[in-house]
Amino acid sequence: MQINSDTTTPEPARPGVDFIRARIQEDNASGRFGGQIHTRFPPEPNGYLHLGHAKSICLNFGVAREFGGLCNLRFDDTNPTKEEVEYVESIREDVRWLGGDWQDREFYASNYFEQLYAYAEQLIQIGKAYVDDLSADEIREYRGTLTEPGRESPYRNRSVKENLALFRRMRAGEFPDGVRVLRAKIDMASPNLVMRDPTLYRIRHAEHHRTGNAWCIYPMYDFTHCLSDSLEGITHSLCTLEFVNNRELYDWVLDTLGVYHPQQIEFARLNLTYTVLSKRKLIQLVKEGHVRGWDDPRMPTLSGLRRRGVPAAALREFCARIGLARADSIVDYSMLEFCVREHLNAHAPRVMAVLDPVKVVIENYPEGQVEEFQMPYHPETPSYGSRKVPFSRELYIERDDFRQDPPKKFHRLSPGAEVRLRYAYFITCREAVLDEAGNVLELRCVYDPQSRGGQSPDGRKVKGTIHWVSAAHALPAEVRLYDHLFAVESPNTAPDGKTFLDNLNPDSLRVVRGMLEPALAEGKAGRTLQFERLGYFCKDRDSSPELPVFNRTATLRDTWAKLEKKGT
RNA sequence: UGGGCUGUCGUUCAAUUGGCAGGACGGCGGAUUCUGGCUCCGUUAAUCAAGGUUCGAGUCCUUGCAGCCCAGCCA
Repeated sequence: MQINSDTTTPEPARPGVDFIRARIQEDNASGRFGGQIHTRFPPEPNGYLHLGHAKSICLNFGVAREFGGLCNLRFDDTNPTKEEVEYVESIREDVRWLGGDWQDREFYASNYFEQLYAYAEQLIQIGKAYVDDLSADEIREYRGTLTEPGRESPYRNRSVKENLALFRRMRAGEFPDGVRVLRAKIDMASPNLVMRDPTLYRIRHAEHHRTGNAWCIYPMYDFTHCLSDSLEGITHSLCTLEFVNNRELYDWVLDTLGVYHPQQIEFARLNLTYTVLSKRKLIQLVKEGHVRGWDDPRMPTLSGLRRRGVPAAALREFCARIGLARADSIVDYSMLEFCVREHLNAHAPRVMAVLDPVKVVIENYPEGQVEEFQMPYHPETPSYGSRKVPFSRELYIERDDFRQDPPKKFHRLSPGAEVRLRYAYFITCREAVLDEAGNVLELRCVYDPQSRGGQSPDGRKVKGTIHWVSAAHALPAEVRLYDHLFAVESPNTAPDGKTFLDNLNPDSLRVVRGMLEPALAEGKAGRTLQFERLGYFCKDRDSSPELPVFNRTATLRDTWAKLEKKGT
C-alpha cells in the first residue's frame, strides 16, 4: 500500500473574520505594533494537550501565519510540584503533529527566572511590592469576600530596605515553604479580587524539571505570564475567558514596571458534548485507571485522537469550523465527527473486513478454486492504486447483512434474495443453516458466473452490495470499537452525591475478533483506512505479527440503522 | 450580595456597524450510487424579556431576567 501519509495542510481560508482577527487587523491598520504580529502558545507542562488546546494552537499559530508573523511555543513552567518532562515532550510532539511550527523559538518561563527576579526587586524598590509574613489562611481571611473589601496586611508597610532584605533571604533559602510571600501592593478594596495585593512569589523547596534546585522561590502566573509575553515581544496574548479578571493585573504589572506591553485578548474555551476537557478531570481518568493512559483512543487528548486515527487535518478543520467568540458554548460532538469523516472520506484507502463473521458457502463454485479480483483503494481517486483480493468457495460476510425474516426495505441477504459481493459476483441465498436456537451457522448460496467483477450480466439490478472476505485467506484481527467515553451529553453535570465519573459510558470500548482481507497484513500503524460499509479504522501500536489490532476511528453514517430504528 | 464577561435556529458562527436575519453541523424529505458511504437537491428552525428612540432596531437607550468567571502561596 504505497500511499502518502497525511501531510500538513493549512486550514482553508474562511470568509468573515472572527473578533480577534478583526482587532488584529485594526491594530495593523493603526500601526499599533508596527504592523508586526507575534503570538505564543503557552501550555503548562502538567498534563497532555487536548481538544481545547487544539483550538488555541490553531488560533495562535494560524493568526501568526495569516498575518505574516510568528508564534512561539512557551512552556509556562512556574509550578515545579505539578510539572514534568514527560509532559513537555508530549506537548512538543502534539503541537508539531497539529502543524504548529515554532522553529527555534521554544521558550520556557523558567528561562526567565533571573530576569523575573530582577523585576520583582524593581517592584520592591519603587514601593509596589512587599514581603508578607501572613500565612496562607490569614491572607485568605484578609482578602475579604466578593462583597466586602479586604484588610491590609500588618506587614504591608515595611520599608523598601526590609522588603529587599527579606526577599533576598527568601531566595537564599532561609525560610521554609509557606512562611512568607512576595505580594504586589495594589488595592485591598478593589472590587476585582485579583487586584487585592496578589501574591507574586511563593517559597517552594522543590526540584524543578529544568532549573533543578537553583531556585526555592517561584513566581506566580500573573507575574510571569505578562512579563514573559513582554520579554518575547508578543503583540497579542490570546487566552481563555477565565483570565478576563486577570487582565487588569496583567496590565498593572507591565505598566508599573514600564516595560513593553502586549495586548491580552480573551476568547471562550472549547466545550464538547459527551466530553470532559478539564485537565484536572483528564488527569483523574488516567491516574485512577478509568482509561488506559493519556493516549487511550477514547480520550479527547491529541495523543488519544491521534492513536484513534483522527488525522491532524481533520482537527484543524474542526477548529476552523467551530468559530471563535466570547460566549460560552458547547459544540456538538457531531461537528467533530463530521470533520473526521469529511477528511477520511477523501483520503482513506478502502479495504474490506468483516467484524462479525458468518460463513457463506457458494455451492456452485468449484471447490479448491481461487480467483483474485483487482480492487481500487479509492474508487474516486485512481492514483491510490489497487490490490488483489482472493475469492473462493467459502467466504465470511457480516452477520448483520443477513436476515432470516427481512424487514421491509432490507436490501441485503435473506433466503431467496440476491445481492452483489463487492467487486466479485452476484449471489443468491438458498438457505440458512440454523442451530436449535435459531442462530445462523452457515449460509448456502449460489453465484452467477456471468456477474464476474460485480457487473450485472443482463442489466438486472440487485438491491444491495455487501462486503466479504475469503474464509481461507482471512486474517484474524482484534478490533476495538469505541463509543463516547461518557454516556451523557453533559458529563460535567452530575446529580447530588455523584461525580462526572458516574457518567462514564460502560460500553465505551467493545473488543471483537474480526476477519480482514489479506492485504492488511503488511500495513503499518498510523494510516487510517476505511473498512468498506463499516467505518474508519487505524492499526494500533498494540499489534503483533500474530494478531493485528485495529481501532475504530469513526463509523460511517448509517442511514439504514436509523431507518430500522425508526421502524421498531 | 461586589466586580467582570456573555445572551441570535436543536448546536455553532455570521449579519456590510441602524436597512430583506445568513452559513455550517444536526434533523426531516428526495435524487443518485457496485459502500444504505460519498455527492446533489429541497426543507426545518432563532434575535433572553419588557419598554423607548427611529421611516426602519439583532444592532442605539432604559429597566429587568438568565448563564459563566473571580475569595490558590494553581494556571
